[in-house]
Amino acid sequence: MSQGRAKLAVAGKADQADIETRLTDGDHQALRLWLRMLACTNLIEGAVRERLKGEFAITLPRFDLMAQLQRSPRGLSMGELSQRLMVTGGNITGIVAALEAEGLIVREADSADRRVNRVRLTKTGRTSFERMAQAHEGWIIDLYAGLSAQEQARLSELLGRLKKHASDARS
Amino acid sequence: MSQGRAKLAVAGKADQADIETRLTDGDHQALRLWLRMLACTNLIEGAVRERLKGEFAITLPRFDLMAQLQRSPRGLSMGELSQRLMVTGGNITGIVAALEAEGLIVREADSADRRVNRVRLTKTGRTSFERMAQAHEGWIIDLYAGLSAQEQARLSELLGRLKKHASDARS
DNA sequence: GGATTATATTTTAATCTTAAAGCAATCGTC
DNA sequence: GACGATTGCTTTAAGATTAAAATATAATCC
Repeated sequence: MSQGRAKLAVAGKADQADIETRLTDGDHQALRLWLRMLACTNLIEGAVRERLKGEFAITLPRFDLMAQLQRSPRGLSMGELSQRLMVTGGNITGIVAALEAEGLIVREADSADRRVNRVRLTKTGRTSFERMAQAHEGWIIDLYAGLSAQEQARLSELLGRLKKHASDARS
Repeated sequence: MSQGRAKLAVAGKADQADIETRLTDGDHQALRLWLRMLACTNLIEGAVRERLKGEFAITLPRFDLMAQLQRSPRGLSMGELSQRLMVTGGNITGIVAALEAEGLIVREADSADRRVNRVRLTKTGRTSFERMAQAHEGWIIDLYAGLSAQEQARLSELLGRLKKHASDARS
């Protein structure tokens, strides 16, 4: 992966000095890879966040939560949302409260287990989400368009293996 | 990657229902890939954050900032830190303040431009960081050990191209 | 030189995030 | 049924993050 860290004083205009460009030759391959992966994810996530806010006045966490609900028309409990969004429970409490206040979701007690709060999209929420999701998918497709379908598949496969291993290694 | 979303009620014990398992067949390849990438990054980031906190009582953002400083012994301005960590300036202000309060870094006015705050590690900070960095690199190597060196190189290359394209696409 | 513009940083308000502690309801076992 | 453990959720405190406004300094342009 071409280290080519040009020393030229000019350095063009962009001068994109991100986390990655600061790596030392001594750094291990895995560390370099990790920093690149992080930079990549942050870049895409930032773009998505920015556009969601600009075009739909919604935050990424709220969008993500709505996405989970749309995929489960029967509704989800707070705990299921926590698992699927991979965040802690306390976090879900706040996001659900915000979305409920906006009328995009409703929260109702489970009849069988009174500890459980079941959450689902309102009609407004579903309509609203569908519009956003379409735009969102377009952005992602564009952002990934630098890789062919085959390369995307390869990337997905490598990440799948990485995820599996790291998940196991996390004890 | 086998969509195999088993409908069995048993589902084993782990039941690891993360963001990825909820994908619908209709979702586009790029969207699936993005969610997998995000899950992967969050997984590793979470592991690192947890261990930094557990073993060294430091947060990931503070560690990252110190890492940048170590790579620039001459010090960095707030703006340079902002660029390299890919976060907004206001954020840097807070993290620098915290690290300064802990005596790990110092902030001094630039003699040539009084707007500029130049930040660098203290001796304590450098010593402390070196110890943490060593452990950190070990964790990363372990977390990525599921992929061979060759696969890591391939992954890095694909991510590099993705990063390049997405970076351009972000306008 | 003085006005304007640009740059570097901080502040502010809003949101998100986590870990840990607390509360409420249920389950398991006797 | 009653006790203890577990589960589901919320609250709290600390920190991170952003965008936007504010502040201070520097550079540019007549």
